[in-house]
Amino acid sequence: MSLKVYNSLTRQKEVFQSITPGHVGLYVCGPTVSGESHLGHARPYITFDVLYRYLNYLGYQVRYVRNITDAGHFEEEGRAAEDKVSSKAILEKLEPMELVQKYTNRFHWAMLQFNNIEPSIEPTATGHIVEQINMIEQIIADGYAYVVNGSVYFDVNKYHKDFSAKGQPYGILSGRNLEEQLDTTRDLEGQDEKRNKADFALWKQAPPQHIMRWKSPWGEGFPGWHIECSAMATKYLGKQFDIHGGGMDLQFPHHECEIAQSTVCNHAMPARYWMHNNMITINGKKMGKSYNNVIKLSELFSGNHPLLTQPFHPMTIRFFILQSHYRSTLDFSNEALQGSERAFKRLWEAYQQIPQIQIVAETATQPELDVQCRQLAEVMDEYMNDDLNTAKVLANMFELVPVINGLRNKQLPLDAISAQTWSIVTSQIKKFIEDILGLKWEQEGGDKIEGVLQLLVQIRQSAKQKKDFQTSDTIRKELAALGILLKDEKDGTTSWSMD
RNA sequence: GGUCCUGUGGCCGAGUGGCUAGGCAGAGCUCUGCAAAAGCUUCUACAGCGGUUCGAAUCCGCUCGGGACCUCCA
Repeated sequence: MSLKVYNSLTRQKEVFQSITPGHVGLYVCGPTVSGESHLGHARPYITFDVLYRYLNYLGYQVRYVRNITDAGHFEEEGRAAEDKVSSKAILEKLEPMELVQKYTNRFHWAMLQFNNIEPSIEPTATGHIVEQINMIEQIIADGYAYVVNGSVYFDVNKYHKDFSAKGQPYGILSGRNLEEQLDTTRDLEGQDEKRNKADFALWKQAPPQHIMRWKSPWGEGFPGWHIECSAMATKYLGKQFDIHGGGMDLQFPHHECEIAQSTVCNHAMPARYWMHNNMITINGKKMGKSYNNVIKLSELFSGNHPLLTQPFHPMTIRFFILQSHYRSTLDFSNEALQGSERAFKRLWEAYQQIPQIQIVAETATQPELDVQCRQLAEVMDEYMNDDLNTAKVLANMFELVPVINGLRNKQLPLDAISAQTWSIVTSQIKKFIEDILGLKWEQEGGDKIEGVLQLLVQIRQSAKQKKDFQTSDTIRKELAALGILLKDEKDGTTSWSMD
């Protein structure tokens, strides 16, 4: 069975076939680094990280490009707009690159916390002004853009007319009808410069107070909203590449505009597969800046938010996200996250037990269980192939958890399943947990703490032997207060886990 | 108003025309010096009303509810 992905362009699941055998070009819309990332931002980057990991696992060599949008209408919270034009000293003024650097750093830090693999190329919009200008010039030369007062607009009507005939009308991705669009588009600033309401800016003339500006053939200004992705995707992945990903809210207008621009320049639909993740919601409503309901990642990690009763580990959030399908909305709540925290802990602790379990039986004494385990493990690949159904993969893992724990705690005989099955089960679990789903759990402390704990466990052990339960219970209780749980195992040993 | 998605048990969530999803929470039991953990068992479902079908939570229609996009947005 081969990988199938849901293609937003065709609105159906399709078998994935790369343009160049063995290679995949993947472009994912990255963050706008004018502010701190929130929980909603975590979803696409985790989703496409899993896609990237899975494609790698399938043997593809993937070039994963994820941009940083660092050009635009930036302001820092709390800083007045007058900053930009005032005669303040340079160090007192808002320096756009400083702002952008700050949030880029934070974004990278968050990605690291989530155990997301870095993209192959992470191009910035400001680093590709030249490419964007070139692209705009080409669009103008081809007659699909016009210049007004130092700004350049894309002529959507002309594009729509010409390319509908070629099977690529404007609206092909989002299923929109341009004719209907015209009346429903809201009034925006600078609307009167456009020939048509549906037209969009490729280049905007910078008003005097605009702090980010570059010289261009049309005067000083800054690139439009959509051109950076077209320019950078073309530069690093070619005129047509395999997969373009991003949040569903980018489908229109962002990706639609990208398609139009790139198609004019490159004479090809830029990406063959368009994949969109759904939104994270709070109380059923999309989490978003304009809804005023965001929970920043830093707040999630620290627990410092009115809706949170505790901090949440990045891996809890990753697990939470992977427990649902990426194309469904995912409703956030403190309670749901607590559930994920406990679930992930149980999964991880079972996973940690695997090396302690030695199975040598050639034949299983419980053949039904044996077959069941094998199937649960083997079918995980099929679930991933079915449009990345991480929820089902995890469900199967949880069906295997009682088997692992049962073997470890002697509630199941060690020969219940065969060594061969055990090997399949354990290698599948390891492969999926670590390599594909990218889950991990690092215990803090290091060697020294480990040594101290071992000593305490030994002292407690001998106290227990002398039936000095007061001492043994005190040790356990005090450690528990520090967030370290001691567990007396069936075989007489004591294990511990930290929160 | 236009386009589209969605409504699953206390909560979060998969899912397919016929077979227990799974997790968290709850209940009982086993193990245990106690505890924790673990194991076993167990309770709450498919918004409503029609229709298609031998059979539908799963397909169709209607009603009601929720949401997304149409504007920066992951």
